[in-house]
Amino acid sequence: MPSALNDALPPAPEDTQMCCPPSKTAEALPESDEARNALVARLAKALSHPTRVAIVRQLSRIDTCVSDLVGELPFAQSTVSQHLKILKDAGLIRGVIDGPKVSYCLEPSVLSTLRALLEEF
Amino acid sequence: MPSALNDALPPAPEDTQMCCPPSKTAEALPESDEARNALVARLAKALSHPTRVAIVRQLSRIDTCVSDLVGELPFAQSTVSQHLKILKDAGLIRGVIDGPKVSYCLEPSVLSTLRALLEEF
DNA sequence: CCCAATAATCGCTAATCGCCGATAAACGAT
DNA sequence: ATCGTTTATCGGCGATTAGCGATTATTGGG
Repeated sequence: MPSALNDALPPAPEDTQMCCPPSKTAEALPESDEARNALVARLAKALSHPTRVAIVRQLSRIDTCVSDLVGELPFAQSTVSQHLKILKDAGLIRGVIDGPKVSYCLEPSVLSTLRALLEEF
Repeated sequence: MPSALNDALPPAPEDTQMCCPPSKTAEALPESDEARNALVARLAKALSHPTRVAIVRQLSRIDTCVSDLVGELPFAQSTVSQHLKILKDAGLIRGVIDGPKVSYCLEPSVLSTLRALLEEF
């Protein structure tokens, strides 16, 4: 299957505009173990499908709109949109309207939160 | 009849409570992005349920047998055993026969693998 | 205004998940 | 050998997930 998504080259900067204001650096972790467990589970669930991991990887290289993702993934537009919604609901990514398109980008602080939580094990 | 625990049974564990021989340090990461995505998804899926995260957290503190986990979790023994099987199949934990019980412990190298993969984003 | 393009949502089906009780298998001790 | 204890697996159930096509906003341009 032609998942050219994974073969994409690094940034290739262009004149692309940043979709995301830098946002606050790190969010406070929950206090209780139960809340931390629930947060780990929520984020891990969002990353529990290879297509969503591929999307996150792509967005870690460059902000991308839905139609471009559809062109690089072997799934229908509605399916890709659903995966994006799951990632967005989990807080891992953010979408910014850019003309008729929607540009998606990572939410790096949330990924950092997940990494910090995994450091506890 | 195939006791799946037999393949995790080293020669003579003796009377120590350490369930795990050191095991190899770090496994080689897959080459392709697709394989790495699949690995992230597989490990994240294992961690996508709060009960399984709670089990991992507990095992990060001390090796624990199933009956003790059942005593600390609000689920039936069969359910806890299922969660343990999922974690074991993902490679995150290991079970070692310890008398009539089975002592479970973390597989730290696999957790390190997951952390390393998340560093790519 | 209408049109083309883009993206989100709806409705459906097949597959998987999470839970349980019941049962089977493995082990130590009597 | 026969217990009692511990753990794994089986079967079934409701709920959830992942995929799709079709439909519905929404945007920008002619």
